[in-house]
Amino acid sequence: MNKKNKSTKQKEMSFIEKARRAQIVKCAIETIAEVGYAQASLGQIAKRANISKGVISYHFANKEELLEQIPIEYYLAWQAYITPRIEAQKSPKEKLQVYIEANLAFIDENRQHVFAVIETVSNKRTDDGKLQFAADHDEAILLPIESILTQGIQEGVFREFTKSSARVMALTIRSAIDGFTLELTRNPHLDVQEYTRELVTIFDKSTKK
Amino acid sequence: MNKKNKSTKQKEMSFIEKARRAQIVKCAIETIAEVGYAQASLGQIAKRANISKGVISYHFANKEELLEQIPIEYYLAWQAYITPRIEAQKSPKEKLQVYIEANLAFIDENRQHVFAVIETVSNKRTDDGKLQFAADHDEAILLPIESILTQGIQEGVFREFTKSSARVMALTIRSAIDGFTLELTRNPHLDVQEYTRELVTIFDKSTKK
DNA sequence: GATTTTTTTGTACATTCGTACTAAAATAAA
DNA sequence: TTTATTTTAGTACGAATGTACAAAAAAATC
Repeated sequence: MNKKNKSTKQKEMSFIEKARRAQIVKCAIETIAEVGYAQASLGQIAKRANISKGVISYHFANKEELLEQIPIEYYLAWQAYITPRIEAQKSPKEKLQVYIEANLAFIDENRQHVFAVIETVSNKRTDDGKLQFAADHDEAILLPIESILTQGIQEGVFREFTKSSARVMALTIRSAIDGFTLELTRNPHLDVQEYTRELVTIFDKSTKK
Repeated sequence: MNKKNKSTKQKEMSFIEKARRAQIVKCAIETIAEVGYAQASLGQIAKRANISKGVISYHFANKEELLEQIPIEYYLAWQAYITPRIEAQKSPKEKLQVYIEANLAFIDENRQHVFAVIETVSNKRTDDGKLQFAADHDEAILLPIESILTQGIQEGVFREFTKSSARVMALTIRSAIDGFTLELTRNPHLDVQEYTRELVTIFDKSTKK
């Protein structure tokens, strides 16, 4: 089988192969979320899946291709969840509120996957030592916030921002959501509803005129 | 030499030994900041320090003892920098502003060390897979924010908070500062002054009545 | 100046990991 | 049923790493 085709022409993947790959990715997510990026070896992942290490090598070109799936799948699911919910709102204020609510709900419902993404994105590096995903990942995730802010500024419902102060605002909202995720790892019994309510309040107050 | 004494009775450390340890820690910080936690081997660190790998083993019981110094030293320097600046302010509003300003300035002036701390704290795990530093590190760093908030609430200059909504506020302020650090890794030419001004504005608006 | 202690170098070893590879097993095709 | 293909298990190998260790070098002490 041509490994290259696997990542590019997914139509050629059989049902059983997709299932195996999905199972392996799922176990990789669980393993990374539990023991961390550095300790998540192919052996560990195979063990959790009750398969031989060789099976992973058969279905994925290498460890890198496997780990890449984690943020890729997450981002697709995240976008599918968030985008329609924002678009269902008219006013920027409501959009911002829904953005926060939807993100926290999504994170809450996909804890392991989020933890694994954080581990992967913040550790996976290219050969020259630079973080591989950090840049595009964060920019892509920042975009919807920035467009909500832009809309709100234009409509005059948000206070005035310069281009770069709007960016700080967007980064801060994003950081607050990431901070929620980290707090969730430390305190799994967190009251998510209350946290959500308070975040919405904070950023409503900090964006309004 | 009794290695245990090194970490407990520092009085017995000679000048030359303290200098060596400081040099090695400095190189460990540089290495981790540059290539990341996972790639920062003792060999890499020794190479950067132009010493043999064995020297590190001689001055530190093991890799763990070396890596521990990074957050420990950072936290001490952070506290020495931040605390007096906050205490010099009277009102909670000014304290919060100075807290943000001082943190961003300190991070800006100690970029490599901060990056290394983030790498270490978010990767170093105990044998059972749990993050080693995350808990105490974050709690300790959260304390001053929470006490500023408490004071501001009591004095009536901040809006009303429940105990847990005040905690969300504190976590969000902390997350915003961490987010600034991450943005600094991605964009080293960031306008720190402007970022600082905007963060102060955001959290002034979100805490006031 | 001789001796002891401290410090450094360099090597060796055990372990872990990703990957390659072979043979067996399972499944599909004929 | 026989043959071909796909999938799996298990092993082996090279590379990298933390640690231990022995011998040399440097510094301190007498």
